[in-house]
Parts: sequence; structure tokens; C-alpha cells
Amino acid sequence: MHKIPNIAVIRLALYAKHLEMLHNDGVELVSSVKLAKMCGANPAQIRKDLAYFGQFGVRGVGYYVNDLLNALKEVMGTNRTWRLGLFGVGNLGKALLGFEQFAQRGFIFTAAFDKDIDLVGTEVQGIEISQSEDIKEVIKGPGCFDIAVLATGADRAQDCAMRIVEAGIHAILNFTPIRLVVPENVFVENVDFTVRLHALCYSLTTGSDVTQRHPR
Amino acid sequence: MHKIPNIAVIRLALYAKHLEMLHNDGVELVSSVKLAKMCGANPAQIRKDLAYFGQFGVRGVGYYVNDLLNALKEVMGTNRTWRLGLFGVGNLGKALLGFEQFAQRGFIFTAAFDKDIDLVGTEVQGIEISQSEDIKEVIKGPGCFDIAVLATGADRAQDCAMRIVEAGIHAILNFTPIRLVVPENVFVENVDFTVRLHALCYSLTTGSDVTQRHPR
DNA sequence: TAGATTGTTAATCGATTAACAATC
DNA sequence: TAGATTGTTAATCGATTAACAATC
Repeated sequence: MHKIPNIAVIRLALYAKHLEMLHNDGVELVSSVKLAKMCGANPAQIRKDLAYFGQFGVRGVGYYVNDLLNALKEVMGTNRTWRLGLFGVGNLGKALLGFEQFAQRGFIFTAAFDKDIDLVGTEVQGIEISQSEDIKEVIKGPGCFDIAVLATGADRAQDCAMRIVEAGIHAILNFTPIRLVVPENVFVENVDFTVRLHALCYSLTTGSDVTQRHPR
Repeated sequence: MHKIPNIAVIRLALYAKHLEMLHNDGVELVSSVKLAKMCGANPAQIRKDLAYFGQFGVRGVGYYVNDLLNALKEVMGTNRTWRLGLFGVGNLGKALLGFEQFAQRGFIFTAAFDKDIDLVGTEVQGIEISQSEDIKEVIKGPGCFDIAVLATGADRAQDCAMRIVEAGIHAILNFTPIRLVVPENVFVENVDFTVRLHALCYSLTTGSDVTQRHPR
């Protein structure tokens, strides 16, 4: 079997997003051509991407929106709720706790950590704030979570990452500018807004569009 | 001349980031091999990417950190300050206003807009909040800006985008989940945290790493 | 059946990497 | 000069798109 390109997996999430929109609009059937138009993609690419994971369509007919959506969710592992643990309840952290899109798409915060002793014990958005030193205790209870969201200051980032890894968490969404050093079996996604801004700067300066139509 | 791949431009920003770190550490000279190691890239790729824009190194010697950094900044258009205008001063908006990495890398907010009449006229992080209806007035004064940062609710996104475009702004960093419809000559970068989370979900579920080592 | 659309192979395209002459 | 490293070409690799048989 051929290797599945990472980028194809990422596109599945895009397809799922648009299928959800179709589903909400009561559309039951969609062709690769129609879906491609919505996603700004190529119909052949959609069919190819899907083919990596199975056969989800009906020849001569198209794809049943609901069936395909459920199939993709299963493939992506998003046919369940994922629990998030926030590290760093500053401006960005608070914004992330209240970020509606997370809840809408099945991501819920179950724990939050901050270094500030005055914050510890208080609640933000219904989540009690703990010290990151207590992570091992917290994940034994209702504060258990699957994915760490790192929004601390740069100085605390690597430290926190180590505690996260030691506690047995294997996935980190990293909003700090630090390139985290973690074991091989820990997945890290780096989010850097400034890189996106640089793309806009280049585009504005040169007039040549280097933005990406689609988020990654 | 060959077309420059978008991805190469994005990588320049990565190189610049690491060159800045080297510069801060007092390092004066770096080879493509050393820089590649820092960036997690391939030395041949670095040399190739640079070659799209000129010759910045010295054969047998390497690259002078400061010279290359300045050259890259000029190429990227980041050898200047860029002014940002915020739309939507909610949780996320406030977090962005206070986001240190922006200021550090030459991006400063000069204007902020919100629909909430109670907020209008007040100051957040030293920036006076206006109504987005008044954008044309605001950009005539000290609130003038180059790039719009869109952090409104989904329902206001397209509306705001149209006002932004009408006011003559040609670049939007879009934090809303809406796929904005804008004229061809307007650049849009979409930021979608949930896509990143989906990559982590897939990686955790399948054990196959589809995260990207480097932010885009 | 005729029309439509998938699944899949083959062709194209583009990006990455290796190799090496140029040259400090 | 000998060693090192760039700039650039050629080779490789992988991803995208086109084409079409399969089939509803």
C-alpha cells in the first residue's frame, strides 16, 4: 500500500468541515465536483484522497453526505469528544478557553493550569485552575485530558512541555514561539501567527500572492 | 526565470527567525549546514531557496548572519513596521492586542473596532476602539493601518471584510471560520486552530505523525 | 439503455535532494 | 595550495491532475 501524504489527511478535515455545512443545509447527496467547488479543490484530488482510506461513494451517483461525513470522522478520529488541558491562563489562554469553535467541533477543556498562585483555585469559564506541578494529580480526576494546549510565556514553555510529557500526554498544540524538545512519540503542532503575517507582508510588498487559500 | 514556490517564501521567514536568534547570540557566520540543522531543513534546500532571490553567501566561507538577515528582511518586506487594525475586541481580539510576539517582530496595532457601542470610545492596550462603520475616517488619522486582523464573530465576518476592502485595505488575517469572499487583489490568510487539532487527533488515533514540524 | 460519476491508473507537474564545478 | 562551502544543474522523489474503465 502507498504511503498516505500528510497533506491528504489534513484535507480530509477540510472536506469534513464542508460536508458538515452541507449536512446542516439538509443536502443529502454531493459529487466530487460539487464538493471540490466548495472547498476550492480539484475533484480528482478529493477522489484520490478518499481512495487512500476506502470507497465511500456510489458510481454514477455521488457521495451520501451523512455517510461520507461519518466515515471521515472515523478516519480522522473525530467521532468522539477530545479533552483539552490548557497551560497558561493569560490573555491568549482565556480566549482559547472561551473559543466557541472548539466546543462546536468536539474539543472541550477539562483542565487549566497557571503559575500564578493567585489564579490557582479560581475558576475561568467553569474550569478550575491548578498548578502545572499538580498535573499528575489533576489527570487522575475529572480534569483528565487528551491534548495539551500550551499558551504560557516563552520562558515557561519547555518546562511545561516536560511536565506534560511526564504526565503521559502525547499531543501538544503549541502557541509559544519555542521549538519544543519532546520525545519521538509525542506529537506537537506549532501555531505561529507571525509566520502568517509575514506571508501577507511579502504578498503586499511584491504583489505576488503567497497566501494559502486553505488553513493548515 | 523560474517561478518561486510559495513554500520557499514561507521558509525564508523561518530562516530569518533563526538568523535573528543567531544574531542575538553574537554569532557572525553560519553555513547552510548549520542553519539547516537549526531549522530542521535540508542545506541544499536553504541554498536553493536563497538562490531564488540572489547570492547572499561567500563560497568556502558561509553566510554572514547580519547581512543575510537584512537581505531576507528586505526580500520579505519586514525591514519596516507594519500597522495592524483589529476587528472584534472580544476574548481573542484582546489577546491579540496584547500578543507580545507581534510587537517584537514589528507588527503594531494602531486601530481597533467593535460593534459593541459600550466598548466604542474606550481604550484597550492603549488603542481607542471605534465602530467598523467609521473605518474610512479612522484610517485618515493615526489609526491608519496596513493589515486587518479579523477576530469578529462568524456572523459579522463577511460584512467586516467588505468594509475593510472598501476602505482600501488589501490584506486580512482571518481568525473567523468563514471563507471570506474578497476581490482578487486582496490577500487573505486563514487561521484555523481546529484544523491543527484535527491533525493531532489523527496522529493520536492512528499513531502516524501528520503534524508539521514547522509552522506555516 | 444513456447519462453520470466514482475509483484508479497513467501522465504531468513541481518540489526536494544530490552532486559538483566554481571559488573563497 | 588544501579545505571548505556556495551557487547551480541534474536526478530523484512525490504530489497533482487528466483520463478512462467500471458501474450505478
